[in-house]
Formats: sequence, structure tokens, C-alpha cells
Amino acid sequence: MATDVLDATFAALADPTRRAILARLKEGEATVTELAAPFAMSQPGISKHLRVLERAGLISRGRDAQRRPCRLETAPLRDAMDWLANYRSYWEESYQRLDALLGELDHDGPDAAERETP
Amino acid sequence: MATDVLDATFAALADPTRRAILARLKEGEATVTELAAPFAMSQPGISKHLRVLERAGLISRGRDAQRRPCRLETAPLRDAMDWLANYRSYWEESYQRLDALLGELDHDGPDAAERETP
DNA sequence: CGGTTTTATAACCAGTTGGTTTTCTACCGT
DNA sequence: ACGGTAGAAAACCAACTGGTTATAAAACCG
Repeated sequence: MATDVLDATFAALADPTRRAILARLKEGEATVTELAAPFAMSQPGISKHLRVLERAGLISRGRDAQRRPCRLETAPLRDAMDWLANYRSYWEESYQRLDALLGELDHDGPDAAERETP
Repeated sequence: MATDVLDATFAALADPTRRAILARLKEGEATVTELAAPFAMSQPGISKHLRVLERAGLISRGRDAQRRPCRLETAPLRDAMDWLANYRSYWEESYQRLDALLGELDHDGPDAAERETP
């Protein structure tokens, strides 16, 4: 998993407009003007965002006369999730420790193991 | 899940130095100089990266005399994974469709249902 | 052909980012 | 009290971002 791929992916995801565009593309292909409609932004503004998404591999574009329909590409999203998944065990481990602590408190009260002379 | 939280999280993750710092912190707490050691970068450079990570909630810092040990905080990583997980069904669906298509080909050949006058 | 629609490109601007060097503060050990 | 160590803060810089307007290119429609 090349670092600059993750760089581009995370950077592309760090903008709410671009995340909204991706969310819209989950519903299916869309043209640039369709994608631009919900936003109070100029068309070239949207085109710039689309170029960022395209260079990150998050969308691909076809041809339909004048239109350039965009479609979602999920491969980089999976790479990003794979990277994040490396941390899943870490936070689940925290839960396990918390669970164990709570269980111990419930049973014996705090520091039951360390107590010696009651 | 507030959008500016995801903004800050993804933006923080979009830098290889910062991702390497997080990876190091999986092994446990570390001081600034410990974190800086592997990089060909000035100490203030690392401090700047740490501030970005801290403002994104990805690390927290304690006190140990002059040292400010950093520890990993996973909550924003979970939020990021939650957001990405919304796309998991999409790419799995693609696999399902591919699976279905391959199964159909194997059984009846393509377009078996549409055939009428052989 | 001429006009309209769809998209891309260019040039520009303000603000942010990633890095530097220099300096400052706070704490430790002797 | 004093010198050394850990880290932060400030000032600066080049490069990149996110937005704009204006213009151009490509393909349709009549």
C-alpha cells in the first residue's frame, strides 16, 4: 500500500464537498451538472473537486456526448479502511481492558488481587 | 458525526509523517524526542505535526517533568472507519453482482432469461 | 450553418500547510 | 545557583488549496 496513495485518498476525503459528492455517487453515476446542483458553488469549483477525486482514483469518468458521467471507484476506500483496520485491535483491546476492570469491580471490589490484610 | 471532525481527522491522516507517528504510538506512549528520532526533520517540525494530531483528537498528551508523553486516541479513527464502512456494502455489492453474473454464465450461458426463439 | 449545453482551462486571489531557523520557557541534576 | 535537556513559540518562506471569473472547446439541436 504505497504511502502516496493513502496521502491522496485521505487528502481527498478531508473535504466535506468531496465527501458529499462521493455519497451522491453511491446512488449511481452522475454528470458534473447533476453533481454541482446541490452546492452553492460555481461549476469550475466542482470540476476542481472532481479532478482531485479522479487523481486519487476515487472516481472514474466516462463519455456520453458532451457529458462526462462520474462513477464511484471503491478501491482506494478499501485501502484506507485496511489502514484504519490496523488500529481496530488497539481500541477493541481498550474495551477488553475496560470490560475486565468493570467485571472485577463487580465481583470483588477494586484492587481485590492486591489486598492482603483486611 | 460532525463534518469538521471528519475534516480534521482525514486531513491529519493525509500526511505520511503523521501516520508513521500514529503507528509508532500503537506500541505505547512516547515523548516528542522519541517520536522525532526516526525522521530527518527538525524538532519544531515534529511538534507542529503533533499539534495537528492533537487538535484532531488523535493523540493526547500527559506530563512527566519536562517531557510531554503522547498517547494514541482512537475515537476519531473509529469515526473515520464508520464513515468508510458506509461504502463497504457498495463494493461488496459489486462482488455480489459479479458473483451472480459468473454463476449465471456457468449455469445457462449469458442472457438465458431473455432468450425466446432459439 | 448558428446557437445552446456541458465541461474543461487559465489566471488570479486569499488562506493554509509543511518545513525551516532562532529564541524562549521550564524543569532537572549537581 | 548553573548548565543542560525537553519542548514550545515565533517569524519566515515556498508551495499548495479552495474558491472565484472569464474564456474556450466539444458536441448536440434546429
